Amino acid sequence: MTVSKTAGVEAAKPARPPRKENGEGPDEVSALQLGELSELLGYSLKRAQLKVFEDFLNCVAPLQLTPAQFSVLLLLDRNPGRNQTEIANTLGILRPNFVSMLDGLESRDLCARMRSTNDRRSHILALTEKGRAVLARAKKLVASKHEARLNELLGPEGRAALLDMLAKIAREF
Amino acid sequence: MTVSKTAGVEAAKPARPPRKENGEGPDEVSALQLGELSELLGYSLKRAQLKVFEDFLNCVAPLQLTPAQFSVLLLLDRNPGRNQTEIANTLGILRPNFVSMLDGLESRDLCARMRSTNDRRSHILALTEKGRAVLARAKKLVASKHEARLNELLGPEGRAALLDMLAKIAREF
DNA sequence: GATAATTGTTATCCAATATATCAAATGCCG
DNA sequence: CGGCATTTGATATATTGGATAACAATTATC
Repeated sequence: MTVSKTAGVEAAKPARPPRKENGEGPDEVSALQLGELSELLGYSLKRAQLKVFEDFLNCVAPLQLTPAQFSVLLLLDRNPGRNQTEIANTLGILRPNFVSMLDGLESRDLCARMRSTNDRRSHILALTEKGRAVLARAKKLVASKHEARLNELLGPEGRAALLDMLAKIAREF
Repeated sequence: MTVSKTAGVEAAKPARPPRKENGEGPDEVSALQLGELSELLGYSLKRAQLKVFEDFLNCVAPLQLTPAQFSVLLLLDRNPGRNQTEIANTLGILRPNFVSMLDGLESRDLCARMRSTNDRRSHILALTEKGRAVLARAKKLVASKHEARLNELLGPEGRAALLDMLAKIAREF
């Protein structure tokens, strides 16, 4: 995203510049007042989440992995021998939606479904060689580019405190 | 959500209880290992955001307001005389999507569009009487039920620290 | 006055999320 | 054993949020 827009073919008419260089400064007319909005935790939470996901996508772009896909690969690596329902439930993904997600990963040869010998209903999920390799590269990108940047912004202790509180909310709220 | 499921009409067959009371304990087979996932800020961020939005919806359910709608009302109250583009931009909503959102609020008589006298292209947005009343009630519900619960979970200082870091991420990341 | 830009709008499109339903397989209990 | 409920993966489908393209009306700019 934020890539092409209308700048496709007939990009030959910057006759008059758009009057707004839109460099960095306040682009709005006079900067609206957020008011109580800045005290709404959910608002900042959502805004921050969008930013973090966007940065994640950028950092791991060469591997073409979304946050959700990355989380699946991580879980498969750490939990061998599990079936689709178990992995999906752990990630809060509904089973029907997890099917097409796995189709995508499997078609890229990042993971594989194998029929269980015990329970022939279920599919045991496993990373492929390529899946392990991609995951390893992704981990490095995330650590060196993504999480490093967050560390820089918040400081190690700030980042840890943030993570604790978020996990607590996700767990106990 | 999480309301009815299949328990609609023919809810007369608890012949054998589902074998899992599903009270509170670890429902999963043996609790998967999250591994590096618990260190991924984006993961906890998303999970926490979902929980917070869900609670917001519950708390403000009697008024039938989503977080996004609430944020619009807040912004309109604090920034009179603005047009659709300005409000939408401030909230990170794309103008085309903001149209139907406003249609919803306007059809419920919570806000109104008025053609500007200066610029007859733009619609000046304003809360109606009912809009102000609903916003006032919503604020009370959010403060007493929603944010109060977060305060209880994190403590006032924790909540403030969390808000600061989230705002910083949303602003500078 | 001609051309570009802006505003609100419509029409789409895509992704994420949610429910209902199904066939195959398994568990349970008399 | 035999029947019934449950589970698993899958399909179809609906809803929602978010994104782009295009348009008419209006305004800005040269």
